[in-house]
Amino acid sequence: MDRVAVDRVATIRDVAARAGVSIATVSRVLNGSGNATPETMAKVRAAASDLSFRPSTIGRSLKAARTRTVGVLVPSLTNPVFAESVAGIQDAAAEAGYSVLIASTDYDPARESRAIEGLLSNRVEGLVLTVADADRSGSLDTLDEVRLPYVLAYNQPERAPRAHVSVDNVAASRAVVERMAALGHRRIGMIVGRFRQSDRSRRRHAGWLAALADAGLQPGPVVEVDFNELRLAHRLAPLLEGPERPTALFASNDMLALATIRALRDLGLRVPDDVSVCGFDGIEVGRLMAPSLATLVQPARAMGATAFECLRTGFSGELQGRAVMLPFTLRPGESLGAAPSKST
Amino acid sequence: MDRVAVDRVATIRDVAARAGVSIATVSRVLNGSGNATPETMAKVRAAASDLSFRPSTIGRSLKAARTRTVGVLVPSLTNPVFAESVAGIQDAAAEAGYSVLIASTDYDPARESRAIEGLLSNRVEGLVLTVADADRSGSLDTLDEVRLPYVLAYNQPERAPRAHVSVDNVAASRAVVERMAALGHRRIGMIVGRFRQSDRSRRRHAGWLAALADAGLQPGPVVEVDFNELRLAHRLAPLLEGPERPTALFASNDMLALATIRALRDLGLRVPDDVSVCGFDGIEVGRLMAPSLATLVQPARAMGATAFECLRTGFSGELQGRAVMLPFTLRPGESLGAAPSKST
DNA sequence: AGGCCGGATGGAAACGTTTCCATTCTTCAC
DNA sequence: GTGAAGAATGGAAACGTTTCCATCCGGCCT
Repeated sequence: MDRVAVDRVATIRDVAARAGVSIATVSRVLNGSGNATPETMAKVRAAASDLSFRPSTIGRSLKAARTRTVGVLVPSLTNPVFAESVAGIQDAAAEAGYSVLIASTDYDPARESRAIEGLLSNRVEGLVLTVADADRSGSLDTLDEVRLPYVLAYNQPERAPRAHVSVDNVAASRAVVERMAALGHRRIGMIVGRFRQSDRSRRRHAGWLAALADAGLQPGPVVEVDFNELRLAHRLAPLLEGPERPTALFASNDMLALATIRALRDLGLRVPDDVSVCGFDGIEVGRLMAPSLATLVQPARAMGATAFECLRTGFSGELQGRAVMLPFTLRPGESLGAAPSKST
Repeated sequence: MDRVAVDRVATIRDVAARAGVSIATVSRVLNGSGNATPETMAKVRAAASDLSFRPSTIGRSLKAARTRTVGVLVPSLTNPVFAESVAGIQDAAAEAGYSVLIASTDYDPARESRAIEGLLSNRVEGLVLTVADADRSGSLDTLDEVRLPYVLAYNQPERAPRAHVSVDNVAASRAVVERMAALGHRRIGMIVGRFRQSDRSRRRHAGWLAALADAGLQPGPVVEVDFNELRLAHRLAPLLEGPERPTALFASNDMLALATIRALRDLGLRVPDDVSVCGFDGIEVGRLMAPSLATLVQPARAMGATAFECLRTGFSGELQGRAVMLPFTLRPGESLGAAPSKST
């Protein structure tokens, strides 16, 4: 950043000098703490406004040991589901007078811990974050060590008692599978993001398995893919050959669902006539495409806002491990139709 | 945020005490400035690590009058094109050891100025931002007044000499129209975001007009819509009636293009057989949908990264008003095809 | 041997706030 | 008229760093 001769920003001392009072008085007037003569108040306010004085939060933070800043850590900003939850956090934070320091990791553990270090150095008061695996995460261990409040978003730890806001991924997955079964599908496959990189993937897969069992169905094929792998045709081709191919595919998130639909089309299959597809997340663009994407909707914006609110109201300090489950809904869409009648 | 009894974080004084040296020495060792005996260095490092000491950036900032923080202001995080540029900024910033403070405005001027105030109070060293209208913006005036370096992203001011990184919107628009004309389209309409809310809209519209004139074509209908208006059928219906309806529609951004395609389908028209559609931005999901979206691709990630780099290397201080134009490309897609032969 | 140089280290100031405490002044009750 | 209460205000410390300056020391040159 350039260090050109910028006229130094006004400090509280400048205001005090101009108003002819002490800095203590300026502080009191501007913060509305303590009393002051109407004339004094007027003088101070005038001086502050003349100099367009903006109290330095860094001076303030140093004294008060409170930064009014939260950190946000997401795997990726380009996945709409994260972008939207960040938007939710941002809204809630702005509302509450908090600033938001952001970092993204690109699913890279090294970047993740560097980012955490940075946020820690910046003395954020708390963190809203989404990690790969909430049950074993070096970053979360670090946060536990330093006792910094945090709330997970999307993550749903299985064992570790960590505060989080999410949907019930297992139940949500079941809802999808039940819907598919109700539509006559008997061979239901799943496209999942790498299990190692996502506890969500695992839970959603578990729900899929459980619902299939309940319905008396054999699990269809499972394809595990990388999160930024968007060309899936060659991965899907093998399992779509022959008469026994699945009639429905459940993708563990919407980006994968879109990629899946794309791949199916590339392979000459029609959606939903030949194969139905349902996603998970409820990203907005899903409504716009053709066929529109059937998906399990998580309230992403509310997820972010709620997570921030939890942080702010401090539940994560004493109430370690509390969880908030948000409601999900199944959004119908053209990509999910009845099973082809010819197949059995 | 809760104020539970968190064991106070270690300060440089704690480290100094544990290492049996002065705080000056600790600072020097940890920053690699000044000399020190190997033993001293070892002692200090050990103490720092034992206490997991993380220097407070706020103490540091106060002293150094440098925060190593940049602010980012975007209209919306949920528009992928902004999310991606933020990702670019974030990457470049992390690389350079900068933190990123984020704010979004939802196209609301009041929120915008509040956000700017907040960033100013946080003493960001500079700002990367996208505003509604770069030629008249209260927020930018404020920044000019306080002489805070900033670089606009996406904005392309027409008169005001403000530093910015963008594509040549007019030329880009022309490229789209020329392509449409080459495909035989003669009646080309445009769907634009509110002119008041976007200088991009205006420039792209201008390019469209100019290219049509050059091609000897009459301008088709123009529909101005709100940015978060995603149900467009009722807006588009009027201009699609009769034999004189446009055979191609150019949307001033990809979200609008998707909404347009959706609306056309809802109105019973096929894309591209009846009407072709081309967007502007190059968002990633466009490749995944069916039909895949033809669009004018801006290098969003590079836009963000470049803007940050400009800021960092300080060009915006002395070189007020410098502009960087990034290259654009036309990404073909199934949504843009040849004009229907029956129409003339 | 004495003076000097330079390396290692510590003391203290400064950055911009908030806030405790002390001081001055007004006002009111007796 | 005196004392006390309370309002208005200022002085100064504290927060966690960095960095200037001073001090101390050993060793080298002459």
